[in-house]
Amino acid sequence: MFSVSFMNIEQANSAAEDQRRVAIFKALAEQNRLRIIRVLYQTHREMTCSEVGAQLNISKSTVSYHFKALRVVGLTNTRQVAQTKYLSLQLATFDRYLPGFLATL
Amino acid sequence: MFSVSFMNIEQANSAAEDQRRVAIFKALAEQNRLRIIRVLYQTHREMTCSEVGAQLNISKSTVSYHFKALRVVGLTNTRQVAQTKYLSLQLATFDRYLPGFLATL
DNA sequence: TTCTTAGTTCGACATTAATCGAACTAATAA
DNA sequence: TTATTAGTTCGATTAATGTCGAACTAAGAA
Repeated sequence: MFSVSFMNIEQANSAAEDQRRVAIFKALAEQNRLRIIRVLYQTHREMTCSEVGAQLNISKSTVSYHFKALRVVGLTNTRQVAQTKYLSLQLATFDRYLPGFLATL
Repeated sequence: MFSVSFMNIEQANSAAEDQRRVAIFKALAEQNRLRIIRVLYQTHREMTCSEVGAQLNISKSTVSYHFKALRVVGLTNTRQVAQTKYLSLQLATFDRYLPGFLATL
């Protein structure tokens, strides 16, 4: 029966996993954050809030907001040197939830 | 200089492509739509609004809203038989923008 | 024709998200 | 010490999103 197979599938994927997927998609569903991800991937460079703010022409509070959005869902890492924070990609998260995605950028 | 490499990358990815990516992520960044995608993928079956509404326990107007959201960004196909519309995955879109994603479900 | 079934569209409402400036902390430089 | 630089947090505002029920269209059944 259809309802049976549907239930099995729902059970096989925990609600927690699903929430994680939705959170990751939400994080990527925004133009500026997507640009940040692409630059991090294509330049093989870390970035700071100041750099991003200057390039994307958005206020530093907004950049900080986007950096946090990417970090809390595990898409990026933060390395701090004094008061400067360097952002880089957390490749393990991409590999697990979006394998092959970065290469499409 | 950093700004130069950044600009080149921005140019290499058209604004249209980026908007498409954002639209696709937005479509997937919702619990019920993600469930619909998973069921379509794992059952290798088409689905109707009625079926989805019954299984996910949401109103038919909401189901219709989600079906449209998936269709307009090209994640799904619709095959109509009389007044019934059958939804299926448009695999080409996944292959191009999210290769490997479906297999993680 | 009348009734049912499958979806769509239209307000309306509540929730979330993006953005900014201002005020803040903390580290470094002058 | 004072000034500068890098980020964060806090309202506030505006825009977008998810949800529903009600009214609608269109196809088939009785």
